[in-house]
Amino acid sequence: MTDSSRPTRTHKAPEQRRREVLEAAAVVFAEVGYRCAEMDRIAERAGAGKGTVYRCFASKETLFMATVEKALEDLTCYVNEAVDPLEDPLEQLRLGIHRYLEFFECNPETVELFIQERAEFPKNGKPLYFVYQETSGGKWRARFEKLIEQGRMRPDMSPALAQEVFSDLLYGAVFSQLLAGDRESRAERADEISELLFRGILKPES
Amino acid sequence: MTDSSRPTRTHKAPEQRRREVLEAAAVVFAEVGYRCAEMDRIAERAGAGKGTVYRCFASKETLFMATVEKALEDLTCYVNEAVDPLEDPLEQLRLGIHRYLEFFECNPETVELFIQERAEFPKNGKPLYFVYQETSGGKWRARFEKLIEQGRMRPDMSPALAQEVFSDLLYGAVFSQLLAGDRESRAERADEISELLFRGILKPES
DNA sequence: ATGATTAGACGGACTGGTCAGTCCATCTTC
DNA sequence: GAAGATGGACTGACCAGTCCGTCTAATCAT
Repeated sequence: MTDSSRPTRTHKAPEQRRREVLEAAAVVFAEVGYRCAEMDRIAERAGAGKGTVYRCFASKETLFMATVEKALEDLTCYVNEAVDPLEDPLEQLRLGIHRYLEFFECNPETVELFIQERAEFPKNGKPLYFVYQETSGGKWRARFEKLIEQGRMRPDMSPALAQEVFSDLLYGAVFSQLLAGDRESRAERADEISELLFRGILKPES
Repeated sequence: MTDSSRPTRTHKAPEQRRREVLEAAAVVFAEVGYRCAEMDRIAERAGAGKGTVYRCFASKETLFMATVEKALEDLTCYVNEAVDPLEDPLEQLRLGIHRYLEFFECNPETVELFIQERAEFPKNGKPLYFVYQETSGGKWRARFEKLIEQGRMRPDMSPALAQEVFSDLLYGAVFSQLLAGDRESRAERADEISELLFRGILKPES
């Protein structure tokens, strides 16, 4: 028996173990997808045994959902911490778009997790992404309404529809960018995208 | 042995068999996802034995990709047959949006197939949806360029970006509608969505 | 028209490999 | 020395793909 054959065991604080496993899981799930992600591999990457992983998370599914939830918290936080302090709703929209696109460009593996969630658990009801979206939906809706009150937005335009179009576009953009693979950065063109949504593609009526 | 225990065997034309298997596969794949779709179940639904299924398609993956390709052909056809005859590029855009949304509303299982494709075969390179999109991309780009030539579209707006925004939005809308589950029909509001993209949400500059 | 013959279509029992989750001997830490 | 954390060998379920005995139907001989 050489030293190398004796793995070093260490007792760690439960929260730290949990964090390490979660981190390893996020990487492996994003890399090879839910099905092909072997618990052995996650354990190995986390520097732990399989038994340890199962003491932190009851099942593969539980572990996976925890990684998705973590990613959503990070996203929400990244957008809100920049947007909430602003006053002007139009600027909030513009920056919100920018931040959202930027987040996914910095964390492309997050998109992978969202795809995996829906693909593997269609029976779980609404994917967590949409649960979170619903939570913050009201706040965004209010911003559109404020624009109308201020007389800056066309009153014939429904705030609800506008909000949906904005969020659909962002969702689609993020997926397209990752999946189509060969497109240029959307985040860098966030302002042009905002401009399109604010003013449209056509010349103002003559 | 009663009659019911003796399954009726019939020799069918290879193309018909293929079609029947493909149809059964589309249903089962969309219903339970790629992984959980058992070849036995697809065979049963197609009214055939597993051996027969494997004579039509070399592997589960081959069969699955064939169902995705079929769905994409149907989509492309549904949009183009309505749009191509039109002359006015703006009307082409408007109707294209409508048709696209309508197709997915009538065939929601198609979305499921696209999700599954990407989730299960991230290593296959670009998902077929984006391969198809690239094929028809040029045609749409040309329509935006024509709008500029005609002096109807803002010349500072890049046709390439406009095209991407349109397709990202549609992609996102279709996914959101299916996955969020509780939203009203997007297809019915296609004209409002077009209006938003054409004119923007803001009042024309005073 | 009718029966004999046979290529090859057909179905489904079976096999082999793959992992999620369990379990316990071992090691750490107090 | 005891409590309980740890890791990894092991088990049982699952299912894609194979393989072969059975059955269909087309062809041909009469």
